[in-house]
Amino acid sequence: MNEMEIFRALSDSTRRAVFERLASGEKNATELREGLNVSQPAISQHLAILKEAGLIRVRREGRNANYSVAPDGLEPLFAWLERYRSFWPARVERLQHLLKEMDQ
Amino acid sequence: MNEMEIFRALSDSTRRAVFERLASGEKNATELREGLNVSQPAISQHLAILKEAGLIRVRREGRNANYSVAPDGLEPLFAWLERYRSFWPARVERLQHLLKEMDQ
DNA sequence: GAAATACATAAGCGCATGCTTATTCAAAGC
DNA sequence: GCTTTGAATAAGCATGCGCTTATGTATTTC
Repeated sequence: MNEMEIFRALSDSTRRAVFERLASGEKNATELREGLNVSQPAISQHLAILKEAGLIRVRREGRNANYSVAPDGLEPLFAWLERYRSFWPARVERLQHLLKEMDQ
Repeated sequence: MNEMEIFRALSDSTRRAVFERLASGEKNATELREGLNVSQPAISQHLAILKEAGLIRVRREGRNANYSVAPDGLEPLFAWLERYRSFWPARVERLQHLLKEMDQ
């Protein structure tokens, strides 16, 4: 189940840090490693998990692996959250209400 | 960090099932256990983790422990998600745009 | 084509995690 | 008061996870 993979993928702080870095644009594995105090294989493994969860994607270019945030990769997370809309924070609930009005 | 706790708490399918059950209203530990194929201590441990993550709360009544979804317990999740607004699914992005217009 | 570079995979290790059974504790029922 | 019930805690165990070093595999560079 993809839903579970997303939660697990994001439950690790190093992976969230990697994901955060990708938010500013495409980066290769070496660039993503900079600053993070982990080995090269560790980054490679984290990237594999994020990719498996559908959160990022790779574009291979020669010997480089360029990673980027997968479009709509967070979609399953929102799909899950929608099931608990009645427990959303007030400001989000206000948004939801607005949308319904707009759709009518 | 609470953010991490939420992701970890929700990364387990049994805990998500418990949370899902609570969405329909307050339930005690025994009721939450029904159907789920785990021991009583297991449920108790899962509930402790969900509570620690701020997702649920307890109301003790005699020897019963009545659990319910914590109001705004998902707030940290939304706070995290907001940092990646540019990667939100299109339908959510539309909502965000609406809110900004309203606030002005 | 040999060396260097970028990355992935393999193997192994320590620790966290989720589970169980056993026990404890408090409230209810008789 | 003793038993039963609801729930938490303790202890122990198997498995999962994140990390490391070592090795493999392309691609680039000279």
